[in-house]
Parts: sequence; C-alpha cells; structure tokens
Amino acid sequence: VPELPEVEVVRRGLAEHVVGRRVEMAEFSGPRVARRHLPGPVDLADRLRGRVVTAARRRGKYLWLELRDQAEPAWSAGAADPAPAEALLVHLGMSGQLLVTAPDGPPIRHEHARLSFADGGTQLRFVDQRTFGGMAWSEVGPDGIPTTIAHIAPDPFEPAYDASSVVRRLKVRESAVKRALLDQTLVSGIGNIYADEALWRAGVHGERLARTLTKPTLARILDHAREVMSAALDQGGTSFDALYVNVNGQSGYFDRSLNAYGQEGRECARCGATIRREQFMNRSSFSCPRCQPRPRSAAGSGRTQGGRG
DNA sequence: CTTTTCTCCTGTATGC
DNA sequence: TGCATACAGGAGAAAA
Repeated sequence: VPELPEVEVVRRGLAEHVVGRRVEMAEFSGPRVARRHLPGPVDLADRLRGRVVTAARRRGKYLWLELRDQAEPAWSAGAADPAPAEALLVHLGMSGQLLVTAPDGPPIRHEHARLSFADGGTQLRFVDQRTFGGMAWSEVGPDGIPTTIAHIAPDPFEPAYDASSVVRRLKVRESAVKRALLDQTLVSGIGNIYADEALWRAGVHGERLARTLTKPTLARILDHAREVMSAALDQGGTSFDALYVNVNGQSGYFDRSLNAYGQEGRECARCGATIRREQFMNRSSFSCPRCQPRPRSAAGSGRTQGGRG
C-alpha cells in the first residue's frame, strides 16, 4: 500500500528515468484509469503527446509529471514569467505501480496506461491490479500545486507544512485522532500503516478524540508520523534497479521495521504486551494494549469494536 | 458546514 | 478438491 515514502521512491525513479524526455504517445486501456479526467482517456492522451516532462513532483500520496512544450525554460533568455505548467497527475491508489520498461514489450497484466517517448527509449507503464489509482491532467496553480488537488494539505516534508496550524485544527476536531490523521485535507501522506506506527510511538490510542488530547501530544504524534515516514523512506530507497521504477508495495518495503501495523499477536517492542488488532473505520488498526489504552467512552463512533478474533 | 458511510476493484488467504 | 467469503484500503461522492 503506497503511502508517502513509497510514493516518494516512485517520484525519485521518475525524476531519474523520465524527466527531460518528450512524450511521443500515450495509450490508455479504457475510461477507468482516467476516470478523474472527465474529458476521458482520448483527451488525456492528446494532451500528453509532444509534451516534455520537466519535473516529477509530489504532495502527500499524489505525484505528478510537470509538462511543458520544451525542455529549455523559455524564461532563461530573460523574457517574461514562465508559462504556467501543466501536469499529468497520478495516484497509485492501493496497488498502482509505475514501471519503466524496455520499449514495445507485451502488455503487463493489469497494465492500464503506457507512455512512449520520442527518444525511442524506455517506456513508462501504469499497472494497477485494483484500479483504485488513476491518472488525470491538471493545470498547475501559482503555488506550484496542480489545481485539481488544491484541497490536499501539505505533507510533513514540505516547506509549506505548518505543524502548529495542523495542531490547532486537530484541537477542534470532533472525531477520533486516527481518523483525523488519515484526513488528507488536514495533513497529507499518512495512510493506515504510518498512522498506526505514529500512534504507537506516541503511545496514544487512535480512537481517542482529537480535541481531548493536549497540543503537545498532538504535536508529538505529528512529529512521530514524519519521523517514521522518514525512516521508511531511508529503507525504501533500496529496491530499485535500472529498468524498474519500483512501486512494489509488497516485497520491497515490507522489511520496514514496523512496531504496530500487522504485528497482531507479537510482543510490543516497548513493553512486551501482546499487540492487538481492532476494527476501526472498517479497517484494521494495530496497537499495544498497555502503551495505548483505549479511551473510556467510544470516541471514534462508527463500528469500532473488533469483530475478529 | 462538519463528519461519517458507502463504493470502487481483484488477488490472496482462509473456512467448510 | 472446490467453492464461498473475508480482507487489503485511498479517496471522493453521497448521506447524515
């Protein structure tokens, strides 16, 4: 499941293998992969053809290829402001992969999009088993962010990220703190795995109401989220090779030293208690029963009681 | 307006 | 062995 660190690994791969190249042709398997692009896949392909990829950028779990008409910045000659860029926006969803492959190979299973380049070199393919991910075209706003994801908050690694502002918004949230951490309009990049890890590190149960936690505690949770994602990114850089922009959320990164997520039945690394698994927001949550005691009253609402043994 | 639930999808694991 | 079911879950639409 690609969260911020995994998406960043992909972005780096794109920066290395795709930036600077001119798109010769884009092909899409059908409307679903381009469902966020309302004019449809044919229009999307038209918008990509002939454009030069000038950058690979990311906010949270979204990434995008910046598109311009030429590689050389027109403004370097000393004219006016640069023309606003456009972007091919990509979200990997749960199972999306961007793969750099040899040109003109046979379709990969679940391949939904393919970009070929004018240099005749490697191709970029979007492969997604569950097709929760997708691609869309977007203008880029004056802040450098595609306008279609203007509602996505800065992630903890951006200069625009303001932790104290996030804490203030958490302080008035009428919902469980884990639900808030997963809200990409509050802070982006955190998914189920790193939310559980951050809460474990902070020693806070995810179903506690956000507004009942102190500001220092909320700040600590956010700091832990950034730190655990940073550590994961350090480890994730390895599973990469020349022709393979790895997105393989499965094998490559599962060596991550997780303390809570997926650790049901194992000993808590801090206190030795047995890590438990509970259902929350119809998802699995993992926590330490001793380090992260449940709130007294049901905080998150919804179906919170674990139904699995 | 804020918050919660529902829906999309398919490979893998588990149960009877 | 075979078939049915649970599960993984990000994000936006829809509902409350």
